[in-house]
Amino acid sequence: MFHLQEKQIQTVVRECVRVRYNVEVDIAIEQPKQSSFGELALPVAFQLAKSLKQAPKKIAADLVAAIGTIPGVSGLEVAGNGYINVRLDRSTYGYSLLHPEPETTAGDTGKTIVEHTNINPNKAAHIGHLRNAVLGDTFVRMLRALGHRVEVQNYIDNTGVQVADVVVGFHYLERQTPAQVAQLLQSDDPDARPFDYICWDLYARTSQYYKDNPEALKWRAETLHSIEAGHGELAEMAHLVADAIVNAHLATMLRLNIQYDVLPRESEILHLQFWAAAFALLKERKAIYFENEGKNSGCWVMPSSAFRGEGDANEDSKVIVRSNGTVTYVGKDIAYQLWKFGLLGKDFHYKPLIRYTDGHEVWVSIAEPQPRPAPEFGKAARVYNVIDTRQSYLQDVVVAGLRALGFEDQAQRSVHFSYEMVALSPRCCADLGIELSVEDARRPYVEVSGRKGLGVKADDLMDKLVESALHEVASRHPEDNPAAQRAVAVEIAMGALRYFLLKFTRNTVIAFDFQEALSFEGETGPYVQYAAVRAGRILKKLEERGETLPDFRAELSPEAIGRQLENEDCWQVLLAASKAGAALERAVTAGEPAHVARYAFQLAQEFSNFYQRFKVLDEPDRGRRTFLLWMTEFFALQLQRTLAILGIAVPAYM
RNA sequence: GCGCCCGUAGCUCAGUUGGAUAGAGCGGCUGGCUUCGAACCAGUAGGUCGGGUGUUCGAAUCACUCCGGGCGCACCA
Repeated sequence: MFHLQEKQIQTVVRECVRVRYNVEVDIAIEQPKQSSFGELALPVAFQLAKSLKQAPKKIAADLVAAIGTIPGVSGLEVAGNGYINVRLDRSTYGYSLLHPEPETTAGDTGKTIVEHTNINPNKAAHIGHLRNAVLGDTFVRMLRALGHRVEVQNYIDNTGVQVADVVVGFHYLERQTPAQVAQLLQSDDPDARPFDYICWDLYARTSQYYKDNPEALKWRAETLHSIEAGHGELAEMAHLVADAIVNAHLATMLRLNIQYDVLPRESEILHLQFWAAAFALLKERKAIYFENEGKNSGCWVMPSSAFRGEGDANEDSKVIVRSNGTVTYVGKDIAYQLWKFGLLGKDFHYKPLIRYTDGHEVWVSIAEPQPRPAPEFGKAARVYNVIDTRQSYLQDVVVAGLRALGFEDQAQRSVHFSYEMVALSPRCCADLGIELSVEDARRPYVEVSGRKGLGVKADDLMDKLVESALHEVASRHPEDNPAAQRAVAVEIAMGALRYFLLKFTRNTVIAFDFQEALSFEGETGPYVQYAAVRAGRILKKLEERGETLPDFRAELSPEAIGRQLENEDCWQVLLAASKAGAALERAVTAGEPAHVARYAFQLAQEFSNFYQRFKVLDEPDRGRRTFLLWMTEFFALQLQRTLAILGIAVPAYM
């Protein structure tokens, strides 16, 4: 495929430069501005111009003469003021696509852990959480497509302040017993408000209550204490709430086809003394010290020099253990990060939590040994933490912790896979009936706030998308049965949502807008799905006409392929489709799922154009028709592959 | 105050890590359905890449600076 051809050309040119000029240089390969310039462009002459003190144009000309011929390349030409443009031999290239060599899989480089989602289990998920999960899940799919071994973790903070606040709401504000809350969970009433929605409201109410009655904060302290001690009504309620919300989140994410391998929970980090082990290590290696003076007196702190860059005037150390002896979030996160690399000398116990319909099981951490043996979790070679950019500072501290402990390698392989937040556009707030302060109304966007209950719930958005898609499907295919219509609508809706969240690069703030998110036209998931569906339709229609797919390998000779590929439009579609692997590699290197999404869109565009131009099934020339059918099949395969990486389904029809 | 991110067409965004005449989608205007179904295609208008200085063969991209916007900088998570 394309990247193999690229590599071959790089090798030949690098060798030629080495022999001729005695210089080692990385050969950059670009896409020419215009397709008429050829398929690849080498700016190598520019790179060499300075050291050789020669005009780029001359170097390029000399190189072209020196290189001679490269397998699979029909011509090299000097263009502009020193580009070397490469034209591929279309016949050879096309033929190699029809007879692909088996992919060589890279050797096992160890396990990669990707941690994502990580929603506080105290309320329904919102669109910000969706961005996290979709980015994380897509990155996982990208890595797996390249043959990496990946473990997906979703960290559950089931003992934190946020859960405590909902418990406070149930216990003190609503006067509910654990039994009553449990009953709420078992309600069979389909019209009942979902539990995670109830908690969403209650959390906002409790937060407001604190604001109006600051003395109520003692309830929170009391609840946290009870949770930590592990017994009493409040602790019972906390587990009830957290477990139920975790289930709700898993269900929400499953709608988007997002699955996990293991859910490490904060409760086990506490009970299994993970922190104690990490604390001992940090003290022993002098990564933290006991502060005797100043505002942090009585705390164990990490010196600012460990995680601040030079030139950062902020001298504040980071508190790891509070003066009352309790550990901060960062401390626990250091312990967790150590465990991920197998550096803690401790492990969780595990039990299976749920089994997805495809048979895959999610495991959850638990304090006591279990009868059923679990797969091996943790002990990774690389770790990606998918967390929004607002937590960069804390992530830096965690990595600094590893480094201070002497785990330099692991520190380098701890990647904060950061992304910008999803905010609400002013118009979106208006749609939701949210009143903004004069100050907020002037802003380009407004931050989502769980505390204020300000946000778009993930399930609401998905429901809206499904309804909208269903409306379209029903109007286009009124004859089909409702269940099938809905199944297609769901696939379209989820495709639209995933694409919408992926098309922005990671450090772009998404100002969420219903009109854009609900669009099924233009650069959207459904557009891409539509192209895949149309390709499939052609092949299916062929069968309906009583024909079978030709044996392409038997019928298409290199000469025949070369002849057909003289057509520029055909060549461009085939070329674009053959770049799926190259696009994926580039996207993984850049750590940018958006690149895969954009590639899928470009490919779909190429095909839509092709579809309009060539009536494949009506093509009278037999040889040409066979060729067009092959192109259709090849395109369909590559797009399916790419959509699978994006987690987007190809519907049966549209 | 310090640190990080952003500023590209009316709007929302890309821009392969410094390369050729800066690209998409939406919106605007023109055309195209006799079912491989138009959730589509073709065409068109629209740009001082926030401003300035510099680095070099070459800058939207790098450096410095100014302007404008966002987010961090807790004994909260």
